[in-house]
Amino acid sequence: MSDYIQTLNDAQREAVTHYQEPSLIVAGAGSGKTRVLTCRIAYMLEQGVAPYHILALTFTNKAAAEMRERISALLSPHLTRQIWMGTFHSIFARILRAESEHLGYPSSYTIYDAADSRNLIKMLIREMNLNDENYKPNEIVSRISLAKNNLITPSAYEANASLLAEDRERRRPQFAELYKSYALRCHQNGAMDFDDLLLQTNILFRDYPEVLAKYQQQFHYILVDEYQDTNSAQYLIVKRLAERQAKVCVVGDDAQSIYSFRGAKIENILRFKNDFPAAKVFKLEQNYRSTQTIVNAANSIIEKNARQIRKHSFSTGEMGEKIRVIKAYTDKEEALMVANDIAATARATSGAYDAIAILYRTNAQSRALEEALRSRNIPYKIFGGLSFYQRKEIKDLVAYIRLVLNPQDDEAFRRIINTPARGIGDVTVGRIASAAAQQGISLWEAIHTLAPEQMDLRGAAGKKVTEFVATIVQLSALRGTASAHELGLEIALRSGIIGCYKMQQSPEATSALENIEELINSIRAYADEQERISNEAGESLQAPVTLDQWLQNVALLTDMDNDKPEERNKVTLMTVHGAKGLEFDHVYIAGMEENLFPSLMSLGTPEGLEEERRLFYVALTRAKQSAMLSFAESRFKWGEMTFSRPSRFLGEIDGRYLDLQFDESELETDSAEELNDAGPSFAIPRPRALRREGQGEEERTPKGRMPYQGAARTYYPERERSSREGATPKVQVPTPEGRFRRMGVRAVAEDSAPLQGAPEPQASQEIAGGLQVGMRVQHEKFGVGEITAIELWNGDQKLSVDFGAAGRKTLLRRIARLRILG
DNA sequence: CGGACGAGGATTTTT
DNA sequence: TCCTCGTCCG
Repeated sequence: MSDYIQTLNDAQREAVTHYQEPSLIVAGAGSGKTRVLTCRIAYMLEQGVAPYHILALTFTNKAAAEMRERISALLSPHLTRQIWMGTFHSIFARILRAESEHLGYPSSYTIYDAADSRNLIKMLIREMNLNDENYKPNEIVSRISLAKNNLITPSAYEANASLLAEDRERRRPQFAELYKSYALRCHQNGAMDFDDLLLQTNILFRDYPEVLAKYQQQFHYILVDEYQDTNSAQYLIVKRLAERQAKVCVVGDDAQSIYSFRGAKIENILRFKNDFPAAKVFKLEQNYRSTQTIVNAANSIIEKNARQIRKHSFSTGEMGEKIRVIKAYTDKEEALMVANDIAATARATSGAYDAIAILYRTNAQSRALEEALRSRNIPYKIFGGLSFYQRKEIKDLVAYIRLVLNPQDDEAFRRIINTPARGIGDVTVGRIASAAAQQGISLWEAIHTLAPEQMDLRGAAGKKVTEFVATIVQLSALRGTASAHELGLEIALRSGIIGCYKMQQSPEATSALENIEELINSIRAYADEQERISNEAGESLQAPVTLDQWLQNVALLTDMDNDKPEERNKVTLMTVHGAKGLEFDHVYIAGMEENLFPSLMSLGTPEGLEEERRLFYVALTRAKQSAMLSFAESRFKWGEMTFSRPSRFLGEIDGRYLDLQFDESELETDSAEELNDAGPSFAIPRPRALRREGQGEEERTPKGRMPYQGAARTYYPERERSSREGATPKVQVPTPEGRFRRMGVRAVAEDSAPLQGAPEPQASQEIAGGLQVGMRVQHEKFGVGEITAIELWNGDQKLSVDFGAAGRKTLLRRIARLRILG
C-alpha cells in the first residue's frame, strides 16, 4: 500500500479506500478534506481506474488546480492530465462546446459574465419600455438567475401560474416576457451566461438521451467537492450523470454552506442519503488546523443551528489561548485596536504578516482597517473589489477579441464600437441596430455586409463605421497566421486601446497599460502552459494554441489564482466569504455587531440567520492559533454614524473559550434583549426609522452638516433650534471621534489591561432618571455644558450638550464620563 | 458626441 | 463615503 495511505487517520483512510461505493464524506473544517479527495483519486488510479473515467468537480479554478497538482505529485502527470477535473462551469462549458449543435449554439459560443448579462437586461428593459421603478436591472438579473438555477426555462416560467401571480403582485407582469427575450437574445448572440452553462447542460441531458448516455458511460466515478454549495442545476446534473452506473462521492461540510444567496441548496448535502440510499457516510471529525479552544468555540456556535448533520469536531492540538473579544467606540478605533494588536502579534512572530488575516462581513469595512494598518506601517493585501478581469481596459480588450472571434457577439460589439471614442454614438448604433433587426442579422454582420446608406448612415458616421469595419476585418485576417499572443497584441494596438492610454499621463492610464500588458502576457503564458502540459504528458500538440482556446478559458477565470511575489508576507484583508478554504495562524474578525454580522438583510428568516451563523463558523475556523473578535458601538455606514450592539454570536460562544476585555454584562443584556425580541421584524424598524428621520432632518439642515447629527432621531425640538448654530458645523464629528481615537490608542497601548472608559454596569432606566434636558454637566475635556437634548439609543442615551466656547457636542452617555452638576 | 456634475444607491459573489 | 448612472451643456 502506498505511503500516503499510511499517513491518513482511520476515518480518512476509510473514506479514501471505499471508492467503489457511493459516498458522502462529511468533512469538518480543517479535517484534511482536500487531502482525502486527492488521495481517493490517486488511490483509484493506482487500483487501475482509468483517469478518463473520473469526473472531479470543484467550485473554483484554484481548488481544481490544487487538486491536480497534488495528485500529480503522487502519480504521473500523464495520468492526472486525463482526469476530467475542473469547475462545474468549465467542465460543462467544454461539454457544451462539443455538443453545441444539438442546442443550436456555435461551438465557439461566448460566455457572458455578470456585467454582460446586466447590460443586455438594461437594454431590453429600455427596448420594452418598462419603467425602471419595478424593473430594476439587478433584480431582474437575479430573478432570471434564480429561475435558471432552479431549472425553470422561459417557457416553463410562462406556464407557471404562481410565478406569474408573484410577478403581477410585484408589479412587473412582463417579467416572463423579459426573461424570454433575454434568453432569445443570448441565443441569437451565440452567448451563454454563467447560469446557462448549467441550465443548458441540463436541457441537453434532458432532451438528448443518447448524449446523456454517452457521458454516463464516460464517467464511472464522479467526485464533487464543496457539495454543500451545489445549486439545483448542479445537483441535477450530478444525479443524471450518475443514474446509470457511476459511483458518486460528494465531499462537503453542511456547516460551511454560505452561498444560498447564489442559489446553493444546503438540502443537497442534508438529503444526500435519500438520493443515494446505498451511500456510505464518512465523517472526518478531527480538526488538524486549530487549537482546541477554537474548535470547541466553533462547535458551541454551530450547535445553535437546527438543520445540520450532527458531528463532533475535535482537536487534539494544544488548548491554545482564549478568543479575545474587544470593544471599541467607533469603527476607526476598532481598526486601530486591531492594527495595534497585529503589530504586537507580528513582533512576537518576527514579522510573519502573512500568517495574519482580518476578516469582515462586508467590503465596506475594509477602509477603516486599511487606514489603521497604513498608519502603523503594517503591510497588507486586500481582496475583493474589482478583479483583474472586471477592469474596464481588460473588458474592452477582451470584447475586441470576442468580436473578432465571434461576429454574432452583439454585447461585445456594443461595448467597443465606440471604445476608444471614435465618434460613433448612440444614434448611429441605434440605426445599425434597427437595420440589423430588420435583416435578422447581428450588429457586426450588419455593418460588415450592408452599405452605410442601407443603415441610414451618411457623412461622418458612415465613414467612421467603415473604418471600424476595416480594422476588425484586418484583425480577423490575422487569425490564420499570427500566434495567439501576437493576435492579442495586434488587437490591442490596432483597436486604439493602447494608443488612447498612452496619450494620457495619469497613473490610472499607466496602470491600465500595465494591465493590458499583463493580459497579453497571460495569453502567452497560457499557450506555453498548454504546451508544457502536453509535453509532460508525452504528447505533442497537434496545432498551436489559438486565441479561441484562450478566450474560452479566460471567461471562466478569476484572478484569485495568481499570487504575485510582492504580495507575500502581508496581512490579508478579505470578506469572510472570500476566506472560505483558507487558514491563518492569527485571525481577526472585525465588526461583530448586530445588523452587520449577522447582517441586517439576513434576519428576515430563520434560514437567513442560520446561514450567518455558518458564516461566522467559517470565519472562526480559519484560525489556527488565535482569534480576536471585535465590535464597535458606533460606525460610519454610508456616511452616517450608526449605533449598534454587539453581535448575538458573541453571546452564543461558550464563555469558557472567551476572554472578554470589557464588562460581560454588556454582552448578556444586549443579546438577551435581542433574543427575546421575537419575530423577524425586530431588526428592521430601528434603522428604517433612523434613516427616514435622518433624511427628513437633512432637508431642514444646512449643507455640510455632519451626518452624525443628520442621522439623529429628533425627539426634542431643542435640537432643531440649536442646529441653527451653523457657525461651527464641521467640528462636531471630528471632535468626538478624535477623542475616541485617543482613548482607543491609550487603551491598546496599555496592552492587555482592561479598557479604560468601560461603562459602569448600570441599568439604562437609572441613567434616564439621572439626566434631563437643561441639566448642567461637566466633561473631562470640554468643561461645563448644558444638555440640550436627550435621545434614547440602543438602550443608551445620546446627549446633545452645549459646551459654550468648546462648541456643541453629541455624546453617548455610556461613553462620555460626565459629572452631573444639576 | 462626450465631459462634467449631481442624485441616488450601496451584503456576501467560487463561475 | 464612494461608486454608478443619468442629465445637461459646450
